[in-house]
Amino acid sequence: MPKVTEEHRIARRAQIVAAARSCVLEQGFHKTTMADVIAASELSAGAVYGYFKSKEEIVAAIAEEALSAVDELFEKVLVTDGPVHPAMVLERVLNHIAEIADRPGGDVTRIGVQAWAEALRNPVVMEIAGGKYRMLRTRFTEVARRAQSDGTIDAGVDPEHVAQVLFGFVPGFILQRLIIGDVSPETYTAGLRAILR
Amino acid sequence: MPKVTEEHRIARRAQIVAAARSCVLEQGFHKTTMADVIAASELSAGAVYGYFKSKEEIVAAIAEEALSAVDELFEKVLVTDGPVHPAMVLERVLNHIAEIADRPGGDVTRIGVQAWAEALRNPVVMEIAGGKYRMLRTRFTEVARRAQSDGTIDAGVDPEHVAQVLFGFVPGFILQRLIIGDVSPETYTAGLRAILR
Amino acid sequence: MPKVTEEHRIARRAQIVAAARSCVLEQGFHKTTMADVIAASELSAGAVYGYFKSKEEIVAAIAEEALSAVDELFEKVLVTDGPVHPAMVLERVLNHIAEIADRPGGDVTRIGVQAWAEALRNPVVMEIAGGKYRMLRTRFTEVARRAQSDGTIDAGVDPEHVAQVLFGFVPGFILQRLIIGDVSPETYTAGLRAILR
Amino acid sequence: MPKVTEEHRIARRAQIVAAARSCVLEQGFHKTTMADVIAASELSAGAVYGYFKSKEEIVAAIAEEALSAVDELFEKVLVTDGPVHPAMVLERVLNHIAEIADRPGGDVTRIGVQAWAEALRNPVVMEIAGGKYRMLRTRFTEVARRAQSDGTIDAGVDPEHVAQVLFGFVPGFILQRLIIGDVSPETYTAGLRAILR
DNA sequence: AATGAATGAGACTTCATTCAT
DNA sequence: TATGAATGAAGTCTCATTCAT
Repeated sequence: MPKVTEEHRIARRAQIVAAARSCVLEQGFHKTTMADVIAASELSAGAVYGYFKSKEEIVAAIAEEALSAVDELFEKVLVTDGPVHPAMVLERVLNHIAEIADRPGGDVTRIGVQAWAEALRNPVVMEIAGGKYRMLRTRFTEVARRAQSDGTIDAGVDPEHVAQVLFGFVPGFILQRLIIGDVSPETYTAGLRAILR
Repeated sequence: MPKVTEEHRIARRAQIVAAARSCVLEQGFHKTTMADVIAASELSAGAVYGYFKSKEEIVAAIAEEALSAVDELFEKVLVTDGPVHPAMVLERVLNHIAEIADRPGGDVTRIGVQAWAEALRNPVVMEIAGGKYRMLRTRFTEVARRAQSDGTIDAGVDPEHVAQVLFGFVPGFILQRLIIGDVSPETYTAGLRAILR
Repeated sequence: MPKVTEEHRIARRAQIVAAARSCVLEQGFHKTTMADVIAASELSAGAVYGYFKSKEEIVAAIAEEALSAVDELFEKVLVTDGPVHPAMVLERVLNHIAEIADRPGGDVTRIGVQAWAEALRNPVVMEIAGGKYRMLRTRFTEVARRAQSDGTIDAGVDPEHVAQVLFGFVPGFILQRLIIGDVSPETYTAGLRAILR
Repeated sequence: MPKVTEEHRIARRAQIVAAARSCVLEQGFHKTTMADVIAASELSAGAVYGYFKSKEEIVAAIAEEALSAVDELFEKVLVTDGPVHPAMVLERVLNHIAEIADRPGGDVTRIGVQAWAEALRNPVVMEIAGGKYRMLRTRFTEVARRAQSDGTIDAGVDPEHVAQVLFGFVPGFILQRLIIGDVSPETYTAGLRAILR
């Protein structure tokens, strides 16, 4: 079946990444074997290696995909112009995270946590994670600036530092949700309202 | 001489865990081989297996050790009686994290992040992480209650929910420090002061 | 149009063999993959398999081509009638070998050495090599007979045995040229003149 | 079974090389698989890899062993002081080659031919082959000098060039013996006597 | 108790060949 | 006839663990 369209190639890659993702969700990056991925993808070993040069490349693709979930925060959540109260932004962010975590295909935040660990020993993944997170934090810097300009928060603080804290709520929420299990956007938002200005 | 022998056992275990920790810091849990650990520990394979039944047991020991770093937060940081402002508590917490991360023997927060990922697929590590973090969060609940009782924060919110948010600053700080690399207790504290009540 | 088609087939086979030869020159028969040959030939896998049933067939074709280089020795070098001094024959032979080794398309003697090794485990190649070399040696037997009949060499020795030695100069020259690298028709001929009757 | 003597290690390496050699004799370097070697050695995969880092290292060891067969020519055949007629030296050399080829353990000359081919694409083997053959040829240079000094051969020729020709008899003999199959030290020596001065 | 050579299942990857289009 | 994606057996090598000494 030669002369395959570009869409076909993209679909096959997606099929392999989806298979690998489901393995990684259960077993993590390192306990997932290529045999697992090959079986889950319902392709042959050779076919999989026709689309990815190595397991490492598949790992990077999964990590990138999972870390790219934050891109939606850009596009859908942090775009509003005009004055925005940080508490409202965070509420939307947490709701969005909870929503994508429940999407079919598996909880992408679990892959995200794997990617954090992988980044510490895999420069390719570190690059991806660093890039994505720096971009997301830039958006929070913007939020901080607006909140400073409309007087919601102290204008004398470097908005970068404010963004660090705002961004920091995201892993805090994700991790507790996965490891302690009792947080929800509602409980977290309640706590935030008690604490934030 | 059972006492001496028991001390000997403990010393040997510590020696093996220290060796394994240094491997895991560089390579992560899964890329670290028993041969690496054996070489770093300067013991024989047989000796190592005399103290640990399996690699999994060593992994659990390292994870426990790293996650137990939060115990110090209990003992040294969150013990003050009387009214305590959450911002001050968090400042002390972040300073403490930065301090233990710089101790000789390697950045324990890196092991912590590995342990988060490992917990997602290893019930033993999940148990350890869940236990440690639930205990730490209980302390934050106490802080929240005190802050509510002295009027610093809204008394109408469940202190558990406040504790979720307070606890959440910890992974937020750790992760940014390792992946983005530009946070410090000072910058984070500045951001906190701008945002917290 | 069967004539054209047949020419086409021959041209395509030559194209494939040329591509394969260039791969084998660099990597040897076994490290050369069909993918290498297919890429070098600028044809598709299916096309290559339309002209050769298997890699083994291509290997045999390359070996035959390389071993057939000795055919030229027949046609051009060992044809002279009348008395011929063995030293002169050998000089012409060595010059011819050095000349064909420098032809564009790659040193055919390198393929020859590969073919020697391949012959030891591949009956098809052994058959080709044995056939070619037996035929060449027959020509040397003829040279020996003539040299005996004109008194240049001892007539009491089996000319077959003389031919063994004369033929033996060829691999001796080829191998030293490739592995030690300092022989040339001139140096070798000088040595021959010192030694031969 | 720890704390093994150095002799034990040497014996194990020899056991593996012997196993590999017998595989290579039948199948050549490249068709021989590590599974073949492991089975023939009656060791486990891990044990074999404890003694050799890779298949390539085993190939090099076998090639070195086979090419080292020429060392015996040094020690036993080419050592005689005083005047030596080249024809007599060659006779001894050919007899020696025929003798070692018939030793139990397999015809070492077959491995030698494999090594020639391997040398053309494997720098490690090329190094070994080049080194051994240069050393052997040096000995033939010595023979040539002596033959020149006692007037057996023309003193006006560079003894290096004479040595090229003398050395060249060796691969000529080996190759015909393996590929045509009808040469023996006796027939070859007869041919030599007819031809040499 | 300690040693470290040995085990062997299983990991990742390659590659000659086929066949639907 | 040509294409080239797909196949899957088979290759090399690793590594957690054991056990004779």
